[in-house]
Amino acid sequence: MKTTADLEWLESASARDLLSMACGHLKLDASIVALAPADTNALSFGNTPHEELQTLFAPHFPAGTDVAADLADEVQLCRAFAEPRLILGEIETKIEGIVSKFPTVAAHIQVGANKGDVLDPFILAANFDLLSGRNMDRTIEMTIAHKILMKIEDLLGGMHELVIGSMRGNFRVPEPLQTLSGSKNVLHPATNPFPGADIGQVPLPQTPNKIRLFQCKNKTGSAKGGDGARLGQQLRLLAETYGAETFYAAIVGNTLVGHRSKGAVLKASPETAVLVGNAALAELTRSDSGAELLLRTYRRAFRTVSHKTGYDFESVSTGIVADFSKLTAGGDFIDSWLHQAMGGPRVDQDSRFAQ
DNA sequence: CTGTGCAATATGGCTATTAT
DNA sequence: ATAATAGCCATATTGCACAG
Repeated sequence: MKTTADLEWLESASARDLLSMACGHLKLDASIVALAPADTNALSFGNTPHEELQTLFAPHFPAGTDVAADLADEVQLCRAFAEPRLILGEIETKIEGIVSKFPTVAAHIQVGANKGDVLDPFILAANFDLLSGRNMDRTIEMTIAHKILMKIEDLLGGMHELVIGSMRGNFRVPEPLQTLSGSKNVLHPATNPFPGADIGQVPLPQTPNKIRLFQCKNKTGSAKGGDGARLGQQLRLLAETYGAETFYAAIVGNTLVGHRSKGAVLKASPETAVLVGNAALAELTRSDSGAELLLRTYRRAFRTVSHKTGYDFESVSTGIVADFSKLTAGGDFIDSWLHQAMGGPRVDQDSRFAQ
């Protein structure tokens, strides 16, 4: 299995091998490689905090350049991914996809992709009076920002899965494509082997028969209602079926206090480890610098995509304000939107009239 | 006995992806 | 195109433990 090989390389290679790989990617002189300690392996060198790596490299590059920082980035990236360029490209594509769906005209905030999701005129009114100092431009800017941030929330959940699932030794559990057995929740050896898991890890040399399976959430409050019980049952089934070690991990957060589904998961699956924050990332990334690594990866991608797409929030919101002004034609824009948001032909609004 | 804080459970309002 | 499923956050409600 490829993921096994990725991990084994890291454990058998030396610190200098890893640094050599990073220098190769950045086309830096190979003489730098001697900076890495001779007696350290690639895994622990790659787990060195960014700050420390940068300090190690800095004296050997011209002051005032970013080379030392970039090299530190690259070492951490090579530690995490067998093919960092490939994964960075995938992340950028994903971000670009979301940015391309950011609102650019009024219609994009007035109604969502689902025709039923209309901009709420009552929230608009609250925004106007309570948040925006009765200023229409600010009200609309807030509305746009809210829409965008919701899209970003969604993006990040998916990116954590993509990025962590692509790290050395990890694999992603794809959404089952065909549900022969009727539901995505039902275990099926061929079509849906790991229901309830997002990410898996190949067995470690220390525990050769233990596959490790993770359900990943963004925060501890992400799962709602009956999710916890369902996920717990699924995790327990995975443990029973494969002898798997199971984890219920939330990426963001610093305490289990306030966890909304820990109890339900543990009740259904007492052997599952419930983790949050660095504790979760330590298991998922096998590194103490997991959070730093994620941030490093994302920031690089955000910056690249920002330059590439040139989405300009200021000018978009100016344009959308103009669209609203046109619609309003001098009247009260919230009143005007109220009618737009609620009015329509009876056949569209009353099931008794619908054809 | 009452007030307080916590955890668990629900509800409501969104978007994205896949199956039908 | 629509339904089902899954992901997200904010907030309300309820039961329980504990302090006063």
